[in-house]
Amino acid sequence: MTARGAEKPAGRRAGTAPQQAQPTSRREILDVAARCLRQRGYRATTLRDIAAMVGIKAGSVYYHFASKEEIVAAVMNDGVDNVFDAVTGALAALPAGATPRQRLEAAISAHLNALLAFSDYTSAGLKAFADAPEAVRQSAKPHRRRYEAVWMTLIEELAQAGATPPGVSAETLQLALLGMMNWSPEWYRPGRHSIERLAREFTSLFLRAS
Amino acid sequence: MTARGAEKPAGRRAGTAPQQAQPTSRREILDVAARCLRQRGYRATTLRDIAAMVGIKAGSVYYHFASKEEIVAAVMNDGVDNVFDAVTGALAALPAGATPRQRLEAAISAHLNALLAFSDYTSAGLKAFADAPEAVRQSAKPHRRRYEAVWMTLIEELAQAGATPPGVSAETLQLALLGMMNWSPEWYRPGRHSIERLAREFTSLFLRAS
DNA sequence: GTCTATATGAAGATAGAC
DNA sequence: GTCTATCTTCATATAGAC
Repeated sequence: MTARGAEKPAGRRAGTAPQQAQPTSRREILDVAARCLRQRGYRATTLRDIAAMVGIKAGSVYYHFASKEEIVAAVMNDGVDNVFDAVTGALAALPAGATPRQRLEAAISAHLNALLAFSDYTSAGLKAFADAPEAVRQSAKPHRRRYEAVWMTLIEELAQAGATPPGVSAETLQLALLGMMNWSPEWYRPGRHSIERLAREFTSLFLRAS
Repeated sequence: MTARGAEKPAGRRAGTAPQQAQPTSRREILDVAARCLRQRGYRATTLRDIAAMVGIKAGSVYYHFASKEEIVAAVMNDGVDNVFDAVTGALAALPAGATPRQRLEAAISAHLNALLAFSDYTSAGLKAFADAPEAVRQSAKPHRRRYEAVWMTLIEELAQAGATPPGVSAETLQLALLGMMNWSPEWYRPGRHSIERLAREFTSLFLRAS
């Protein structure tokens, strides 16, 4: 899995020079598309916009991709794989004897960071999914299922350790937790909220007093 | 505040008769627009679609409304006022000595019912808000603030009664709770989930063992 | 690889007849 | 109140020159 993220394309254009000479890469187009999709959603993101931001004309995009749907599907799927890597990586990096609280907080923190700070791809995928054509949504399904399984496994592990609140099913726990996090782009403001603090507080909600 | 909801327009067209004779009302157009906006979002909802579903031609819509934005703003604002009425009504209907759990569960239940079952307006407003033009979003602000204040008040009341989990600020509590609920249209399926059960389980997450 | 030019099809909105 | 007809704009996508 290669690098995917919110980083700007390599500094090909020196300073403010508006013209370019180097050829455009697929990744460069995807980076710009992810940023657009995140900000504006599926319908409001146009190939003209993307092309202009990359420094080429709209027609030239079709040298790299067969359709808008192909671009959106690539962004969405990279986005899900992105959080998947972030969350599984964070869990794997914990010491063997980590507490339920440490594991849940690490996973929540990784998810929030991908969504709110690191990856235009991840937030673009969330925002564009509902409006994307059926074919795009279908192609995203396996990626999403794989990611959801990570959370289901984690929650069941916590439940078996007796760490989750009583009277709430694992399924509801998962839906509530992901919903709480996935809605956060609607209200999160970088200067106003601290991701680490949010992760800590969100974690408290899903563990019985510990 | 007049009736607003997901009810189909009055049975003007007998049975399956495709044609109509009676004049179209503003409310009828808004009902159809709300349904469209809920299903397809702002950009994918066209005046042509709305007109066709109401039984008139696209141009005729402009007899009733000055623009698409005016329609969307009306739907969104009615939608917020809708949940506001539902939640404040549910709280007011409780007996004086209701417990924190009863009050929170009543509010959550009212919100979920508006969002998932009763009101196309409410869910349309949530779905279309992010993509709507700035002018529409601005007009929604006072309605949204008034509604959010209801939750802030309720949560602070619960916090003072010592019913909320320790170590989580009232602001985070509110953002987490509304996010959890507002994301539910993404996964809720009428046959598969029970709104009353969800309300009960969601409530448990936000109250310390009681 | 990128360009220009263009085909094709909507969309929102308006004018004026009925 | 609703229609038809149309203006204008902007979208995805294609063809072929450079």
